[in-house]
Amino acid sequence: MKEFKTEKCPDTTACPDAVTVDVIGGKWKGIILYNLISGLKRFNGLGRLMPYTTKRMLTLQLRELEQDGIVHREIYREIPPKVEYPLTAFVETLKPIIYLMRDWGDVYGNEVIMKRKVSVNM
Amino acid sequence: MKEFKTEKCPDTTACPDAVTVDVIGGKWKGIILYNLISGLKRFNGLGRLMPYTTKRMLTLQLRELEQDGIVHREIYREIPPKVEYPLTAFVETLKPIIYLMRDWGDVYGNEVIMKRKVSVNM
DNA sequence: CAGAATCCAGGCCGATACTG
DNA sequence: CAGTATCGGCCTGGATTCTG
Repeated sequence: MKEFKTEKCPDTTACPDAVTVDVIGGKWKGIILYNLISGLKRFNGLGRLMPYTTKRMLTLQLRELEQDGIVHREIYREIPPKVEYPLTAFVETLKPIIYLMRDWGDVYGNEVIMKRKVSVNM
Repeated sequence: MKEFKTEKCPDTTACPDAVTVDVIGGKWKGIILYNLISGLKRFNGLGRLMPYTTKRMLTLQLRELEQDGIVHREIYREIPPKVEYPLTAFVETLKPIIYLMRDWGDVYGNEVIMKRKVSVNM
């Protein structure tokens, strides 16, 4: 059994799944990955697909994904500036998980949200 | 394409994977599920497996999992009290994801953590 | 266009103490 | 044993402004 210690998960047992959550579980990472998988985007194009996200958060989350080697930041030195965020080969290792999560959300997402609304009203 | 709006993800497009993150992506939920899958536990027994978690957080996270229908809270009216947290049938729908996440963490977790350490020192 | 910088409120979460 | 209650720090993340 491997052991991991991340900032958010210093427990020494049973952490591998927590590491994965840490990589794809950020506040906007799911949606970012979903949109980038559906096609190459640049910064503002991605932002337009996520109207509730601020540029600030988009930047922060993209930098984390970049740091983890999941997206690449391709800077074109032009005016006006142009920055694209192609996915790396590494993201292929995550796609099975992302797709399963998307499918699960499709099937059970509303059910979970309903359960939460019910217990709020009690 | 279904649309979801959760508290944490009010964007109306491409949210199903974010819903899933919301269900299993809490700070300690990965480890909790991992430990509960490996066998029925009671409250303090679970806590002993996660020495960095406080009872407070354990309670909060377990209650969320309970609300989402993933774990059941079985209270035995005894003295001293005894509370067990068996998994529900619903967790079976999540197991493929959890297992994939665990496997991914086993294989790539250290790699990601290394990448982060490197860029911290720059 | 693609950010960076700053400010600031809210809430997340740890520590501690208490309870049936 | 299995929690609850309370307090407080700090960090996340939103709003706004500024820049090359």
